[in-house]
Amino acid sequence: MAGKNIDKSDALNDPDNARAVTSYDVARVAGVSQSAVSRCFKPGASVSKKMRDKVMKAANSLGYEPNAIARSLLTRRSNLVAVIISNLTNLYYPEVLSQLSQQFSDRGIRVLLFALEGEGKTEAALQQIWQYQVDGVIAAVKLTDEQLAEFNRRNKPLVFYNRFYTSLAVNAVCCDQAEGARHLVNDLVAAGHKRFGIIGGPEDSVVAHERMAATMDRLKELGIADITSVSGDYSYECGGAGIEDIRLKRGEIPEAIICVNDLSAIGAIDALRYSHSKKVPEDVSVVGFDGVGPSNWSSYDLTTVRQPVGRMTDAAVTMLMERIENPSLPPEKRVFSGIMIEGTSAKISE
Amino acid sequence: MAGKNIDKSDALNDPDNARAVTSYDVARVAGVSQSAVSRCFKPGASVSKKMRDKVMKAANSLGYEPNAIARSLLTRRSNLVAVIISNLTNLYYPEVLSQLSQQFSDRGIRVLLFALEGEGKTEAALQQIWQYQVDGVIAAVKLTDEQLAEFNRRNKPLVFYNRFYTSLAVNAVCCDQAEGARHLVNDLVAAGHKRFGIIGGPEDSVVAHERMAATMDRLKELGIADITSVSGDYSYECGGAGIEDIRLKRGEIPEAIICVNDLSAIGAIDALRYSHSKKVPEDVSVVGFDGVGPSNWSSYDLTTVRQPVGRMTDAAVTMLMERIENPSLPPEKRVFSGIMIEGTSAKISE
DNA sequence: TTGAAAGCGCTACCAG
DNA sequence: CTGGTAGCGCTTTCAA
Repeated sequence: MAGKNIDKSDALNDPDNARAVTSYDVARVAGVSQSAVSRCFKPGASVSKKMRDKVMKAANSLGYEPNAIARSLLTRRSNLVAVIISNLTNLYYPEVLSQLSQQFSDRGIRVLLFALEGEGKTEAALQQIWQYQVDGVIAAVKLTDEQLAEFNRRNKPLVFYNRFYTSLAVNAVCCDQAEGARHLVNDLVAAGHKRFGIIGGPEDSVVAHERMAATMDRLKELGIADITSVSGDYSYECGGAGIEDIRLKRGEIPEAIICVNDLSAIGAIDALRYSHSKKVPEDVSVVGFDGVGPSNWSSYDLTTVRQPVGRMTDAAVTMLMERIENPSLPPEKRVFSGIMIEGTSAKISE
Repeated sequence: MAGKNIDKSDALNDPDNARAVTSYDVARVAGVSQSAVSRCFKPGASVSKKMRDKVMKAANSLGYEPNAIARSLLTRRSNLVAVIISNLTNLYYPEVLSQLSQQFSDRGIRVLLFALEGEGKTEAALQQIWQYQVDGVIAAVKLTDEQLAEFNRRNKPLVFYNRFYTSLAVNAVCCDQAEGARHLVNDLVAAGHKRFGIIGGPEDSVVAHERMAATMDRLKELGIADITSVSGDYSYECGGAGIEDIRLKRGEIPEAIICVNDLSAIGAIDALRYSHSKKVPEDVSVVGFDGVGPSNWSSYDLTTVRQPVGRMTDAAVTMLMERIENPSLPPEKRVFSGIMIEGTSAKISE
């Protein structure tokens, strides 16, 4: 048996099976040293033009691409970052992910995606992350103190996306949830609304809590006491369910509904129109939060607060890259204001 | 002030900072050889219980995780696959990506994401892919013959998602676009519709072409000649623009509009209702394609063909994994039928 | 069952 | 500017 490569059971008719071309192969063909080949692929190395031409010719003829895996073993830089995101079906996150991916790609960084079903699977994702030697992590999920400590122990740069830990020194990029919520409340109250319903978000979402709390606080500040709040989960369905819950709780539907995100606001509008025969905004004003694509579809034209996703992802990417270049940079939080979108789903004072 | 590191509490006495713990560190602490440590982390290796306990204890105390990068250098298996997707903001792809990610994750495989803006950036993505030694690739974008040849040369398993190359022997998982389109046309014609408008998709989308072609063919087979088709780009906006184009082309709006995807169908419905004062489906029937989330929102309740995304991604993942285990498996195509969703956006014969 | 030793493909540091 | 030489952290023979 030609002992050399029995590794792959079916390599039978494929002797040079899958063995990728290495810098040695290129060196041999080009008649130079292997280190010379390596240098030619390192930007800004000192190589003579003649050498470079020879090597590149050989490399192209062989279809050589440097093995990034092997490289990262020495350089301690994998040029890989992990992005942890909790639910991609959320309408909001695809845009975030798309932008992150693009911006990392522009900087020559690859994205290892961890799309978690629930925030429960975070621990497993983190274990993978440690094993894959990523240079840094963007987390759009909550982490436990222990998990956070692990990041510090391992000295692994981390930037939170829309997870704000008031009490902790971590890097984060957020949209100012409270400010946006206050703005929405101001407008609604200025329009003369007095009776409010609020549809909340998932128990484990910090963002949902912030929006909810700020909404409540501001309403109270403005002297509004008639508030019915129910829970939700960010989904379209929970919007309709929320309306029903509110109606059951108080026996009628209040004149203003605040939802902690656009998707549930859209669900609420549809339920009001199609299940409760209410007109929006004539009978009921509805506002959302996020500014996702469907929020400005003609059927909804939602009054909402848009998160400046592009600027936020840009900030997150920049911040992470800075931390990767220089791990001793002190933690920083960047908070962006939302952009008030005056749609027609809510009455406004004229 | 101890200027250096206020950030990392424990990096203080750690000048060579961030050097991860290796199997050698574990070996030293456990008082065993490095190879023993390696074996303990290899499932199904022959290690005595005593040894395993010792090693695991040391590993845990040090927070050791094997370096997957180093491992893959020897094993020639990175447990990394690349997923190339063209536009994530498409409503349809987030679901696909989410499922793929989950299913790969369940099999212990990590996903390297390439979210392309346009299909133009494919070449750059491929170069990265070669460098990162992924075990396989799922492509939801079109590849040139040359790029395809490159996959063969490199012996890199590839599965297309919804890109069907009739003439080529490649692995692919698709939804039967033509069948779905014919089904929709049948229903529309059975309901008595005679005048049709069609809003197409992006020039470079094979799927859009297939749907369009099948729609046209079937209409003609059924003796319908009154067809106005315009171009689109899968977006919400192009739905409205398409309606306007059709109106301009023929001077009126036909009684049935077929859109090559849900999003443009939704845009068309909104335009019909809010810009043209038409009732859907009373005045105009509209159908879409995909079965994305918003298609069953009460405002639209679209008649459409849903792609069985879960089954398709499952098939794609399985197919890719099989090819990775055994690269000599012959190419295979799996074509799934779409599921007809009878919404209320189109009149149907009773 | 265990340990020693030989690399995987590359970069980085030397001499020349 | 170029070529040799040492590893990065791991898996995998091969002997013991």
